[in-house]
Amino acid sequence: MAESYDFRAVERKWQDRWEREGLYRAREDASREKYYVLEMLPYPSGDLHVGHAKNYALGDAIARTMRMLGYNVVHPMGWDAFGLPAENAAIARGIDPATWTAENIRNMQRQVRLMGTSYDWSREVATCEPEYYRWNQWLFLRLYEKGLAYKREAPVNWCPRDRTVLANEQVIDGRCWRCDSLVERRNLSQWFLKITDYADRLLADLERLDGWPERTKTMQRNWIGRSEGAQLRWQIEGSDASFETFTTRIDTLYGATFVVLAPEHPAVDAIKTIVSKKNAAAIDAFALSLKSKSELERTSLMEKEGIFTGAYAINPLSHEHVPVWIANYVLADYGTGAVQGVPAHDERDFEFAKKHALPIAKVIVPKGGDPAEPLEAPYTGEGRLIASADFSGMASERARGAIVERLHAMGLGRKAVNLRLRDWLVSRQRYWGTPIPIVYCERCGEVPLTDEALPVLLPPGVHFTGEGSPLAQLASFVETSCPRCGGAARRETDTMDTFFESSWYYLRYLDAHGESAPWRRERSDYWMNVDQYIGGAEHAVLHLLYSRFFYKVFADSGWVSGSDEPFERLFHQGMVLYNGEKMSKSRGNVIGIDETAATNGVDAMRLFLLYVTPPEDTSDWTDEGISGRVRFVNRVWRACEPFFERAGAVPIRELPPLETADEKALVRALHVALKSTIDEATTRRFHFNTTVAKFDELVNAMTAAAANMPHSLATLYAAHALPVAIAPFAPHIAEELWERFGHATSVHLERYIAPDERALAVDEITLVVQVNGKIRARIPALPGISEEDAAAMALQHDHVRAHVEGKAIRKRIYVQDKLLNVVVS
RNA sequence: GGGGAAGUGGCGGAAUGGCAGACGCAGCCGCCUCAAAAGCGGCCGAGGCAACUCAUGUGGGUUCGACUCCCACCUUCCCUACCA
Repeated sequence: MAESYDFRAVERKWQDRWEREGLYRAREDASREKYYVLEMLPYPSGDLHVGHAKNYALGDAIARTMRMLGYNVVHPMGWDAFGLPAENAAIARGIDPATWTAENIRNMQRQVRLMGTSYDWSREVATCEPEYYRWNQWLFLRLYEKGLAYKREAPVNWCPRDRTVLANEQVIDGRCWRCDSLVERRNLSQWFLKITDYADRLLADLERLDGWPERTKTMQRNWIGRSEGAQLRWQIEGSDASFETFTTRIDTLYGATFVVLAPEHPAVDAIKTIVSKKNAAAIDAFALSLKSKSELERTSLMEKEGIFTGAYAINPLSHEHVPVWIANYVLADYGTGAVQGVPAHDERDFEFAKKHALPIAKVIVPKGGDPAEPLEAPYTGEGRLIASADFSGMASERARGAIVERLHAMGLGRKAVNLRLRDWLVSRQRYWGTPIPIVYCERCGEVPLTDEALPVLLPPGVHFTGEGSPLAQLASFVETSCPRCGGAARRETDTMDTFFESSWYYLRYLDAHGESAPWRRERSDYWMNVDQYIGGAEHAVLHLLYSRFFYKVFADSGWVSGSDEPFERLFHQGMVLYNGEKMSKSRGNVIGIDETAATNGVDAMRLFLLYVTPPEDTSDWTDEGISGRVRFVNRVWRACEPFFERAGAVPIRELPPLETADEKALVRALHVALKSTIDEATTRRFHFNTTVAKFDELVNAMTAAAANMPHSLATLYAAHALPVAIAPFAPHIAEELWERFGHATSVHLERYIAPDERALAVDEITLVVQVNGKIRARIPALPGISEEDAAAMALQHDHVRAHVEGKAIRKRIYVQDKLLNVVVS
């Protein structure tokens, strides 16, 4: 009696053996073409669910296919191990963050192995290990030397719950990206990385990233937010003080009827000294009312609130005196923190002017019709200028150039480029991160540590109260000596944003245990770039922008050669729902790796995740759906089982004799599946859902063959070839079948079987015959049939004749072996 | 407000200019069985006895031919937003 397939024992057996034999270890080999496939490094949060599994099933299928196609594949894995959850666990439950993190890593690593993934574990890194973060510190010092890391006081985002500052990229809708608290603005002295120096290149080089999704590139473009315009200086009437405005529409300057400053603008202090006590008090009250408001409340207020300061500013060209306002909608840290108000030509200015009864009808760029008519709505388009002194008559475009030129000659303005992108705030007032390698000396001030002093280790024995920066409270850490003068000094107690670590980890994988440098050039020269990067779209402006920035710095420094972009091709996988709902611990509907591996098996899980949708789409995990793949795995076993003793002798690198139609169809189904695997992997479409469907058809054919032609060489051939064909998707059953067929070496060391044109060819085609584009007949024919023969056959067909007879044939369209269209009238 | 993606059977989806609905799930029928499960085989968009007709969100267009390309609209999802 046949034994049934015991997936638990088989999966266990092969995972252990692969591990023992180091089957997936990658080594540099200049004679072979390399392929670097990488999935975004995970945060060790505790447990893997099928959402993670989808990502790894996809990456692993790609890695295994490319390996079997002969590429030297590197497929590493590691842990983004610093970060707040570990520290919050420490506060809540008194567990050492290092212990908590190590336990999670151990568990998740076990689960990743349980998936039967082909990672090279000799390259594993955890970013919280000193051997990793010392290079973080090393890189920080290099950035510091280049002037790309600097400390300055600035208004920053402060999360009151997490008690730390956040980068702009980590504030979502005015809320903390981790805990959802409303973010406050605080003036603090903080460390920044000068990503704005690279804004132009980060923007321009997006054009070259052909292998990136368009939407991701668009998001980066919008995030960088480069706009070209002009900056000009306004003198405040009755004061020495002045301020600058930025505008993209300098052509409408003659239409300015007011100007607006941000309440925090430095010029507001000067204004308070020249206006009445009453006005000054009102300014203070208005500023205070905003200060107590969160960023979200302030920016999502659709009402434009503002007050007149009592002061006037002088339009540098028209010399008109216009009132100076302060308002909530002008942001201190965008542009110059001051704007010109041109109600006739700007939606927002129009709305503000209407609300506060400011003059509106100052049309500079008429839309057409009578410019004297009262304005219903602002005209924001371009046109020919009026009422603009000697610029009148010019088109908007030309006027912008001419006006900037005039202002420049007067020393009051210039062309300017404004960015939305801010420098990257990288310091955090938390413990579980890389200490910043800087000390503060009473005599020398801010002093970087020397390379020999690295790593600055995170001290153990810290007391977590949730109050204040933990490192700052530890005197033994803080008190040190100055590397320059030897005098007393205090250490920087901030740690780095964890995005610092993840901006270069893909390089550390290539030299994971190197002790002389973060990575050696000869390693990166061989392996970089990442050929295929796979991860969620939520990192579009965080990790993916920071990594590009770092890599450009590395390229400029000569630490890597070739391209200055790290990720050749990028793929965003979709998320996984359960019965149409988002999985979450609170809902209690999380499908964990452990439970599904135990009940369904890992091969079935991997197949299902690839099969249910194209990988970029959202997939829905259902119990019925997974049971379909469990059935499939069992059918694969049953289709091969009768041939364990016999199939191993039939060669799989040459076609068997194909005598009957069934034999041809069976072998063809195999080669169609082989071709699909290779096509999806190498065209980088990764729609393995269609590939798995081809395997369904193959196994259907094999099931019939096992019953109807158990002695055919074609049947034995297909059975013997199946484990090789399916190895990238169901690695365990593939390996077990391969062994049962009598092989002593791993199926995963086999070359993939090349699809054979003779096997793919068909003996008979169905010729579709259309008359005027409507299908009138389907005629069986021989492949390669000529147009003349096809037409002759078609016209013999009753249905075709009925539609053609008595009409003139105007045209014939013939698609070889597919279709004939007869056009009549 | 701006940007992006997508709309195909009961469901997930396939077809990217040439036979719409591959493959799976669910459902129905049969075989096997004392019976059930499993397994195996068959049916499975709508209308029609049928030959056939209709059908890929809506309306137009391009084409011999459109799920596929173009334009407009509707709907859904995602991202982003007082950006000067």
